[in-house]
Amino acid sequence: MKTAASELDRIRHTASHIMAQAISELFSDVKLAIGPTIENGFYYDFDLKHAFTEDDLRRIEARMAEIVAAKLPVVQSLRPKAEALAYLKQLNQPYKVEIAEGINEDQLSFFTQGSFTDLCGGPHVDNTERVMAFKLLKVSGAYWRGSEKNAMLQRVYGTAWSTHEDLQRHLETLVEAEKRDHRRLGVELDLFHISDETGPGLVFYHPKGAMLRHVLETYMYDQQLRRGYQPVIIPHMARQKLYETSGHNEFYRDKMFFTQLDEQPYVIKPMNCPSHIMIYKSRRRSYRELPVRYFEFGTVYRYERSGVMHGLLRVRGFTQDDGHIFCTLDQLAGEILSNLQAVDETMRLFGFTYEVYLSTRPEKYVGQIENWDRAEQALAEALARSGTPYQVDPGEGVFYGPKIDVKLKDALGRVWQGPTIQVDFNLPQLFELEYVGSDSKMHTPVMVHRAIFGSFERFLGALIEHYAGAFPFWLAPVQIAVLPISDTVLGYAEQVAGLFRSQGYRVELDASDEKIGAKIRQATLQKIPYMVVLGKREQEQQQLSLRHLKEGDLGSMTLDTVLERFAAEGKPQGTQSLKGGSLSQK
RNA sequence: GCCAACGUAGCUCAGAUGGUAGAGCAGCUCAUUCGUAAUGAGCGGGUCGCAGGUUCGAUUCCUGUCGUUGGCUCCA
Repeated sequence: MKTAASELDRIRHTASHIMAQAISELFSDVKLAIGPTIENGFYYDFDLKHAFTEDDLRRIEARMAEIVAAKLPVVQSLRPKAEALAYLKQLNQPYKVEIAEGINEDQLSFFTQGSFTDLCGGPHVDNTERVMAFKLLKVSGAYWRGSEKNAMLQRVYGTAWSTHEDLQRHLETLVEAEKRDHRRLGVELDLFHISDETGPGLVFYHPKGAMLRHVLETYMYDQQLRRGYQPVIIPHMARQKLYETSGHNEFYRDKMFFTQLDEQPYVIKPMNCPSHIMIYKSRRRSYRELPVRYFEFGTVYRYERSGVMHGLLRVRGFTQDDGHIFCTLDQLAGEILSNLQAVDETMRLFGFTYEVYLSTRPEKYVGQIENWDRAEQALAEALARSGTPYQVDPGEGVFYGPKIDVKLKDALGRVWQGPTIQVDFNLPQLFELEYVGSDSKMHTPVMVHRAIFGSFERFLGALIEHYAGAFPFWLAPVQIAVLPISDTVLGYAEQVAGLFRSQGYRVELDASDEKIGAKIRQATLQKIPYMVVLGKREQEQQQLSLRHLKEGDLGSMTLDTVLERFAAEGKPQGTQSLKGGSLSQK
């Protein structure tokens, strides 16, 4: 049952035992829960009254260092289950007893180092001396067995490496990640803000953030049109009855915002699908017009518990690049497949690597199991046909259907669900959707819900971290900074800036009376891709001095040369729409 | 929602065993007109998250509350 663990995993696992030993020695009455290896480190969950402080972590580290220095051998032993249970009860370790009871083996495995013994399957390094490079990072709460109904334990996180150099490098990576944090860059680049004054989880896009979003919207709008989608627009609220029919009122109620109009109950839309369905339903449909594909950048509001909001990545109001397909069963696999391609095209454009998950039927669901099985099968088939590697996420589907999720990583490696493709046999039934088949009889269409970015908020947050705020030319909110060396060339600078603007580029002219070095620094900190430096020389020769954010000074050249260069970088790779010009500001 | 920490000027942070606060950057004004990552001088700016309590007096202590951060749980 054990998989081959890497040397590093063994070190980390032993580190967690050393920490448990140190804490057991320093604090009385500690109850041990679990202490596994995780990416880059380990944690261990403890139950004790005293709340760990920063100072405690340093003390624990010091004690751990002593255990390492003692060079204790780490020895495995097996005990018959009954004996093991008695032993753990005698140690007064209720969580360990519970774990042991759940293990279906005759013999239970223990590991001992010095005076410390822990129920554990291993594997470990053979001596505590091997755990030399470690650091305890943080303490947080965690429910026993991950359930809110259980006791809240204290989880201590640590990182451990083979060498001190590796540890050092990892700690530096963490510092670097902090600099890419989209919440920090959001302020530094003046992209957006979220304020408790106006409500947590509600985003205000500043001009540059709105421009970024505009470019993303333009790209996606074009992509959707290219893929045969039709735009639709729906109201932001609807009678509650709509959501009673859809099942949201029952299954999604704790996320919904309610209001009243004319003493009638209304709902602020938490999802766009019921309204898109109303458009489908607005008249009779023929099989000849299927698949019907609607899309909309639909803003939804969902209640998120106070502790879960996170910058742009988890908010209460967000806009999905939402689409709904109404099709026949025969068309289903093709529609899923083409959306997998859309996701791939989009992720490639931005250089995202991504992970794909197939999320299956959850505990709370609507509809018949046969439909669920068919839907899950259709998704798996499309994945197989596209050759996309994926993992199964059991029970993670939405209440109305299973889905394919694509997860993106933020600067710290935390994963966030972005693109999603969901099959739905249930809403068409609940809303009694129909189309006239070639047999002149009524049939029920299948629905696909899908979003390629997921939401603009989350995708933008991930993008900011991905590029560390230095967006590619076609995407950057300000593409060109025009920097006159002195007021004497201000006229020429205005002329050049105006020319770029008329070509559809997003330009900022720095007319301040700072020295050129300061202007360059300013534009650099704002991560503007190109700077155009203009002085007397350039004016006289009717040239531009071009500077690239990363490559530095590129020297003097003619306007045409510069325009050619901009044109080549001015549109996203791999798409024919979206000229630089179509993105222009007013 | 739960556990823990935190909340001082627009930003980053300092500070007083309780006697109503400072720095750098940013901003504004003036001087400077400058060649590839910071020109100089001056000025303005905070009811120290909010509400109670203790106290002669609280931003500092206590309680509550709102929010943030890191996790847990939950999800685009």
